[in-house]
Amino acid sequence: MSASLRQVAERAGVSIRTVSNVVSGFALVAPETRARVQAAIDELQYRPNAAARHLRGGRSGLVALAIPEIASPYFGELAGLLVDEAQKRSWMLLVQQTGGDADHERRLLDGVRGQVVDGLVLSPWALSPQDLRRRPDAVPLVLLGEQDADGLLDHVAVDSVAAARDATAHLIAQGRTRIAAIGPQPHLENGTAARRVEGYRAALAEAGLPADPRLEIPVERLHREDGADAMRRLLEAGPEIDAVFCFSDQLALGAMQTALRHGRTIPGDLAVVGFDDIEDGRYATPALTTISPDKAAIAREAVGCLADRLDGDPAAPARRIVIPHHLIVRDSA
Amino acid sequence: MSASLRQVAERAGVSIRTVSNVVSGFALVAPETRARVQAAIDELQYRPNAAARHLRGGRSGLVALAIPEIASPYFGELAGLLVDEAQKRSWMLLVQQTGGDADHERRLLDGVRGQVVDGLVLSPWALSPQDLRRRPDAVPLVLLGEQDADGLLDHVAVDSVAAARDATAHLIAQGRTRIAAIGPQPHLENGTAARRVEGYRAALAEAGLPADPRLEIPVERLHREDGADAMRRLLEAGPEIDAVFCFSDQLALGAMQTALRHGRTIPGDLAVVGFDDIEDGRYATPALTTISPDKAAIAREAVGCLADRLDGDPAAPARRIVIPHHLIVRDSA
DNA sequence: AACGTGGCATGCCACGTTGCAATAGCTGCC
DNA sequence: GGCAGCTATTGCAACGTGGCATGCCACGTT
Repeated sequence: MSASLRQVAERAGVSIRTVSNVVSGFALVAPETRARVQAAIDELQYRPNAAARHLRGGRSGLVALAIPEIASPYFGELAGLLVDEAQKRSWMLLVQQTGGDADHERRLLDGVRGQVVDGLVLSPWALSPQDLRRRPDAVPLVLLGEQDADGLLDHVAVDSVAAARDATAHLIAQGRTRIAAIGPQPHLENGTAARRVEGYRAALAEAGLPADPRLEIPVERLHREDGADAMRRLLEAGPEIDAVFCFSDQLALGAMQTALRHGRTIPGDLAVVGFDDIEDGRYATPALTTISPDKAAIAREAVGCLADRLDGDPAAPARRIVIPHHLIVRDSA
Repeated sequence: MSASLRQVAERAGVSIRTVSNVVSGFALVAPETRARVQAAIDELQYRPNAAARHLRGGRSGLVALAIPEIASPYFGELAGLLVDEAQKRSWMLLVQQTGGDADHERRLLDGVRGQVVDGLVLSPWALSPQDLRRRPDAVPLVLLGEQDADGLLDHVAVDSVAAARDATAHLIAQGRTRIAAIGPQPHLENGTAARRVEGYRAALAEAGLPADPRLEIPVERLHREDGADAMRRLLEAGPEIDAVFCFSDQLALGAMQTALRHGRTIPGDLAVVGFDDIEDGRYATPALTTISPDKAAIAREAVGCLADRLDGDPAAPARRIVIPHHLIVRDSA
């Protein structure tokens, strides 16, 4: 067991309170006393006890990140940025995986086990807007992704409609006319996929291209495997295509592999655009053209939101923070 | 603020202690009392206070994972498995990034800030064996990767010498004779890269092939970028090669992109084998042949080690756990 | 009737910290 | 000389929980 304030106090011949004052940097401590206390602290290798501070002060110094899965490159990259951003504010990051399970997400909303954390960054997957709204007052919460909870919960996200429109418009500008979309998720309440469909259709409409439902390929999840599978279905079903917009880079990478194996050339026969700008895409062959959300900004704003609620007004009106994005043109389209 | 034992006790008309007994599942509580207490718990939505339990019991229910960077696919996949494994034992996982910085790693060794965690899983990068040995008694620690701290600290790792030999031997079996190695890190104390060099050379020697120092390409880090850069140097320096063994899949993916851009075909002109079996490699084009460490086993054993020290003998002799690996042959070699 | 036993419930304390209020010592000023 | 005003230090209480010891009661045994 590590040394406590009491032991340091005995060693330095002062009261516990004075040691506490030295540790917390309180000004009214005589330089000579401070030095003596500091010496005792160093000798005993005193370190403040986090549990006691947490109990006394109500702050644990922990923030939870709840995402479907950390192994996903997009979430991995985001988690890295969040860890750094949290560290800037002397927080540590706890990772929770929901596996995209609604019950699991609901439980997290109700409060990470025993209020261990000071705040929660949640990337919901399966939760409905009602679920999000019906929430007991617990720790501050920030949602990642666009959610239909405006006015009630803070959230941080790119404008998916605009981003999807940009991606599709780029394909159109390259002269593509038979553009598929891989990634709709009609089985989920989560609105992100729906918004990307909306942007995709809007771009087609703006260019006067017809919307063909056979070109909208739904997926169960957003893994490479799902992208590969979707491309297989698309190629086997037979509608002619010359481009595909995938709702995530992982879907795009899976789709590209399948297309290449089926003998299509990229971008010759088929142009591909992804979404997320994960590092994989940058080093894929061909390198993946993609929508790049400003992930550092997402991390910064999400942590900033929590900080504002913790240090500022916890009941301030909910904010909807829109993160900039831009199209990165590489080899695939 | 959430309800406390005291409030539940008042509500149920019993003592705090009795509520505590109900919560902790202590047997000697009359069924009728238990029911009344349970009702009060439900009404008040009582949840045990983690801070108080931590202070009282000395256990936080948290385990830290300290790795160079979570955004790295290998560590991302591993972190996901560790989160799950920790959850099985009702632990939550805290992620710390060292950025491969020796000072940062040292500080973590000295104890994650204020003993917030019950255990630490550390994947050292820059620490020397001396650093690892000189460590005050703190929370239980498990090292990932082969470290020269045998007998003093638990560690969990694949047999890198054997794995590198397997990879190289596979290339030789394919008829390759000019086999480069991308990944040595002579500037680091960390012994993993050195062991992979050793296995690589051993396989060459066993096949009677000469070891050519010009074919061993050192890298600063293990990113795709470093692999791409290494391949560039290799191709520009001119030694003839027909295969390359990369010490990580990320290096391999970067190297493959560069080789393809330089007009080499894979596996025709150049066979490539990686190490780690990250999902990227599976969906790369060509799909990457690689050494696959049993990551689930790493996670299981690492968490198991911590559990054994926490629930068993903290002073038991250090264990060296060797994780199985196998070669997965795909398209690249 | 006294005693022992076992089931059930309770009170006290300590874990290490910090907010609050109070105290002790000192200086300077009328 | 006394008092205000300041600096430096201290004691007490409380955060919510669980270990320990003990109290209380009913019932069965001697």
